[in-house]
Amino acid sequence: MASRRTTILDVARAAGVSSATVSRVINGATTVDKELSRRVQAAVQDTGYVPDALGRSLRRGGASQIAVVAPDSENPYFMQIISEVERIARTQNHTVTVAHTEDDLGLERECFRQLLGRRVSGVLLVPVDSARTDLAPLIDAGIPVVLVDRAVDGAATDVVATDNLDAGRQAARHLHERGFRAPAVIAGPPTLRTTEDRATGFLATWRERGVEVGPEALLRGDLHVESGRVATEQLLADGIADCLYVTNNRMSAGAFEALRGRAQVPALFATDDDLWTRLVTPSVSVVHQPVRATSRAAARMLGQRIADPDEEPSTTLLRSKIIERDSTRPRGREEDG
Amino acid sequence: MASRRTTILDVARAAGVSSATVSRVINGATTVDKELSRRVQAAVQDTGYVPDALGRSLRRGGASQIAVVAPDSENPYFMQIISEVERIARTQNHTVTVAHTEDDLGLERECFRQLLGRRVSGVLLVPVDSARTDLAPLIDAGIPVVLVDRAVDGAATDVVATDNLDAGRQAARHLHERGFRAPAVIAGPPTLRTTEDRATGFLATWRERGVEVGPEALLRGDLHVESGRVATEQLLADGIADCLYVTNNRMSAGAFEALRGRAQVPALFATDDDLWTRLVTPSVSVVHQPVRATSRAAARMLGQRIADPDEEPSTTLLRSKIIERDSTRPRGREEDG
DNA sequence: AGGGTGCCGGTAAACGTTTCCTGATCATCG
DNA sequence: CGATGATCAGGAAACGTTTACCGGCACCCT
Repeated sequence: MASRRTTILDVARAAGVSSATVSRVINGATTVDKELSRRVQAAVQDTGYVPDALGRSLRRGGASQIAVVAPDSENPYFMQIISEVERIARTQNHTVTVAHTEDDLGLERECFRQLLGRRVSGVLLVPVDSARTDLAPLIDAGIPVVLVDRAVDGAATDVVATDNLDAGRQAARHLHERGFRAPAVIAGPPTLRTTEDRATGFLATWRERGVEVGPEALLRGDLHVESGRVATEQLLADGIADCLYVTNNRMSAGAFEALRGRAQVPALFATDDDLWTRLVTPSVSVVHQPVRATSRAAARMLGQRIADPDEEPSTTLLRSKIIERDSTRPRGREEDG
Repeated sequence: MASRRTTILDVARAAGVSSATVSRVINGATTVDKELSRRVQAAVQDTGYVPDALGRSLRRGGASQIAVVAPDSENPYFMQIISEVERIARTQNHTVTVAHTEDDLGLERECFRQLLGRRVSGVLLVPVDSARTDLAPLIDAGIPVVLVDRAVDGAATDVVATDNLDAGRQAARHLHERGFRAPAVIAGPPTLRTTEDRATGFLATWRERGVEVGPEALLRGDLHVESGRVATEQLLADGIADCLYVTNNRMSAGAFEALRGRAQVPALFATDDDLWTRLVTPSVSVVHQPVRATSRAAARMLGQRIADPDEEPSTTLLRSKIIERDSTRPRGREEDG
C-alpha cells in the first residue's frame, strides 16, 4: 500500500540496464543499441513509468511552462489566449499555467515573483496598468514577455495589440459617411489606454471632418454593462446626439438596453462582435476586434521568442474591422414592443 | 553577464549561516534565533532571492498545482472554474494549470499522463465522455479528482453538477402551466449526458401530465449555434409544435435566429442565462444553470479533498432556476421587423 | 599481434531545495 | 561540580532526473 512512485531506477532494474540508458531511450537518443532500447521500452510499459517532470525540470534548469496572466476572467482575450497558447505550447512540449491579477498591482507583482520562482519559459501578459506595471523582475531574469492588448510604458518587450486609435477613426468615418452629424461616445476610465484611444480617434476624426464636438459628447463609464446603460440614458435626456459609439463590449450591451424600445434613438455603434449584437432587433453595427488573430499572433510571438530570445522586440498592431448592421443604417424604420 | 540564478546557498553565504537555517527562516520555522533570522531576512532582501519552486517541489514530493481540464474553451464552466479555483488555490499556496482535451479521448488520456508526471495535487475535470473517460491513472496515483458538470460512469470521485433531469422537468412544467400542449425539444448527441438528461426529464414530464409526445418531438443538434437553427427550421416546416425547449446555450441562439421575425412561432425556452436572452425581442425565458455556484462548489470540494484525501466521495447536485421572460408568456403579441 | 579509434553503456555529479540526524552550547538539576 | 537535557545550527542525504566523463570492448590498421 505504501507503494513508492515508480522511478527511472525501477525501470532500469526491470530492464537490466542503468538509469542513464533508460533516460537516453526515453529522450530518443540514437546512440543506444536496438535490443537494449527494446527492453527498456518494454520495461517502461510494464512498470507504467511516467517520467517525473519535477526532477527533469530541475535538472534541465527550467520548467517547460508558459504563463498566461490577465487582470480578470471577463477579459475577452483571456480565453482565446489560453486556447491559442495551448496549441502552440503543445507543439513545444510546454504546459500552460494561468493567473489573474484582479486589476491589482500588488497581486500582479506577487504573481511575477511566483513566476520567477517557477522558472517559466515565457509569459503572456495583459498588464494591469500601462504606466505602473513593473516588468523589470521578469525582464531581468531573462524571461520572455509578450504583452497583449495593452502596452506598458517604456518596456522593451513584444507587444501585440489592436490599433484602437484606428478603430475609433473607422467608427467615426462610418457614421459620418452615413450622414450622421451629432456624435457622442462612451469611453472608459481615462487611464485605460484601449478605450481611451478609441474615443480619442473617434472624436479627432469628427473634428478633422469639420464637425463641432463639445465636451458633452464624451461620456464615461466603468466598463460594466450598467454604466453603459446609465450613460446612455443621460445622453437620451440631453437629447442632442444622433449617433453613439461605445468603446467596449459590456457597456455596449448596456447602451442597447437603454435604447431598446424607444422611438427616435441615436444610431448605435458598438464594440466587439458578440453574439447578441446580431440577434437583437435592430441588429447592431460593431467594430470587430480581431481577438482571435491577436491571441494567435501573441502566442506565436511568444513561442518564437522562447526559441530565440535575443531578437529585437517588435510591436504588432492589428486592425479592427467594421461590421455594418441595421443600427447604423441611415433611416431604419423604428420598431417597438 | 553569465550570472547564475541566486540560490539558497548564496543567501546562506551572505548571511553567514548554513542553507538549512535559511530554509528554516524562509519557511517560518520558529526554532531560529532572532538575530540570525534577522540577518537571513536581510540577506534575502539584498540578494533578491526567490526560492526555486522546482527544487522545493521535488524535495517535498509534489508540485503545488491544481489542474483544470475541460473539453474546450467555449465550455461555459471553464472560465468560471478557473476563476473560482484560483481563489481557492491562492489561499493554499497552489498554482493553477489548464489543459483542453478538445473532445478527444486520446488527448484526454495523454493529458492525464502529463498531470501524473507533474505530480499535481488535484484535478478539476469536465470529462470528455461519461462512458469512456478513464480516470484510473489519476485515481491509482492517489490524485484527487473532482468532476464538474458531467459524471463518469463507475468512478468513485466527487461530482459537482447541475440536476439536469430536474431542469428539463421544470421547463416542461412551466410550459404546461402556461397552456402549451404541443412540445418539442432540441437535444444534443445522445451520448452527452447533460443535454440528454434535460431532454429526458422534459419529455417524461409531459407524458406524466397526459400529453402525447411522439418521436418527432425530439430533434437533435451538435451543440453549435448553426445546428440549433437548422433543427428549428425543420420544426417550423413540420409546424405542429407550440413550444420549443432547447437544451444548450449555443443551440438556443440558433433557435432564436430561426424564429426571429416570423409570425406565429412556438414559445422558446432556452438554456443558460446568457446576455443575449434578455436583450433580444421578445426576451427569452431560460433555465438558468447555477454555473458560478457549481464552479465554486467544485473548487471548494477539491480544496477540501486535497487537504483530506481519505474522505468518502460525494455527489453534489445543484438545481437550475427558471427565469421567465417574454418568449413563453401565454399570448405575447407578435412583432416583426 | 599490438595499439589506436570509435562506439556505447555505466558511474557519479549536478540541479536547488528540505529535513533527518548529529553535535555543540548552555542551563538546570542532582 | 558533573551529568543530563534542552535548544538550535550545520552537515549531509535525499527527492528524480540528465549528462559529462570514463572505461571496456570490438574492430581495423600497420
